[in-house]
Amino acid sequence: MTKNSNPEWTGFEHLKEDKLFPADLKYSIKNYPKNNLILRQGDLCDALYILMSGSVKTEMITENGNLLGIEIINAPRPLAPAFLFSGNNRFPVDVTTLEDVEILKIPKKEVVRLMTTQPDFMQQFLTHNANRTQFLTNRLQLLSIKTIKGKIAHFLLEQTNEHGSTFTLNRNQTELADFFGVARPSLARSLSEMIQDGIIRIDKKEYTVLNKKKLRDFLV
Amino acid sequence: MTKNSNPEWTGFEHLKEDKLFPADLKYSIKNYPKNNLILRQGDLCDALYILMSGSVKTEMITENGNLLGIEIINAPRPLAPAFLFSGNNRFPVDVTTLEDVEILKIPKKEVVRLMTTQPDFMQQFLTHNANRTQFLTNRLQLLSIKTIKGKIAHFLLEQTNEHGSTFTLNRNQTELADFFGVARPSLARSLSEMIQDGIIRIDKKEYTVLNKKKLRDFLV
DNA sequence: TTGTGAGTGTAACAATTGTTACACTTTAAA
DNA sequence: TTTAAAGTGTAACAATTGTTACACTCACAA
Repeated sequence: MTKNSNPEWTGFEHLKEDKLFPADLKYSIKNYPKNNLILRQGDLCDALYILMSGSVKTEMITENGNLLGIEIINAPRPLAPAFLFSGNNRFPVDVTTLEDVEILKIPKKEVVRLMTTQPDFMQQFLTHNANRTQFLTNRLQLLSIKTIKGKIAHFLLEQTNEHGSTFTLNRNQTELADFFGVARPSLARSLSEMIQDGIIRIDKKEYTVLNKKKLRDFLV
Repeated sequence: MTKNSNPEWTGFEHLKEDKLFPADLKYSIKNYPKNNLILRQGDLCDALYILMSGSVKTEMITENGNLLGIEIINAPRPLAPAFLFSGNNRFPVDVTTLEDVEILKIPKKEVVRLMTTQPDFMQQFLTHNANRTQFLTNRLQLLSIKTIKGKIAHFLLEQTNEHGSTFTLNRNQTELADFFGVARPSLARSLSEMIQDGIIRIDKKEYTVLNKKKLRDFLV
């Protein structure tokens, strides 16, 4: 198994390492090749899926057929665990593999058992779901900003708050446009205007904020 | 206590009625008058707040200062319980009372204790949070539809799927516009065009879908 | 009854974004 | 190194939405 690198979800590994994992736990492991649509928006979600190795991307298809990119998930992490307990337990997104992946599948009943017998597991589950909710709330906030420059500003300020004023973006412009839910040329236009105005600088994938004050003005 | 009318959250009441509620549980009860901002977006969230009676509305203020109406909450229901366990545990929304309300506050530590000792409570907590996540996902989907008529179509189809082709809307046009995240006159324009085209009919607060097929065309 | 405010309909115009198209640059594979 | 594909910059124009303003209806309280 990949060494855990994601502080969000350490519970499962922890259980295994400490031999707290029940010997009679029912589960299955599946492998999928690269670039494969493995879970579809609307699919029944009656088991906990944990991405053990590799990476996937999730994307939501809006009813008008557009893509609204959501996020890239690296192992180890569970996939949409919250929906396991929702009323109509269906997947909210499409899940596509980015590399070869290994996925652990634990039936819902077994998850319930784990939850009640392993406090550590439960804590991790709760924290993870809480963070997911927060992620969605952030996403909601970003989408609710109506202007493209506003979205850019929000995004850049978020990225640079902790890492100084320069950071490396691991998305291309098309993906960023999808993330914002706008058209690619529109995003490019806004970006180049902001460069022209000396607010930001872009060198390949390296983004630099030159004027945080002006950036914040787009959020007024 | 108000008789439970919300199937989403019955756990707490259940505990009380069955005397499964620990006698030494630490909690406090607070009362607030009508039209009061009681929890602010960004406030620290270190306890579980349960709305015991009355109703509140939650709304998110985007960084550009616009309101993005979220929802109206009727007792009994917890307020943003997911955030209790999130990384930076802060409230994602403003909470304003719509009537006099009574709020039960249980410290996080006590919630953890309840969770591990009361399987019923835990199940309710999980299900509730799952449904919240689903709600947010729906909201995200609505916001990601770019055209106003698309949003209207999505909304109307959702409302009429279960209740026939007529339903009563308990929001005015301004609130609906906020819900969609668009300007009020723009919404009015789109609505009147759809009326003109014989797709819908509006009589005061009564909305009727006359042509579901044409409505679906807006989602292509 | 009358007046006041909330809610709605609508028009003219401004601003923003989307669409389409194409040239250019960079990347990575052959 | 060459070549194809992916990614980016940008322009003209179309389409949609926002802004502002004002008239009108309706409910309800004085």
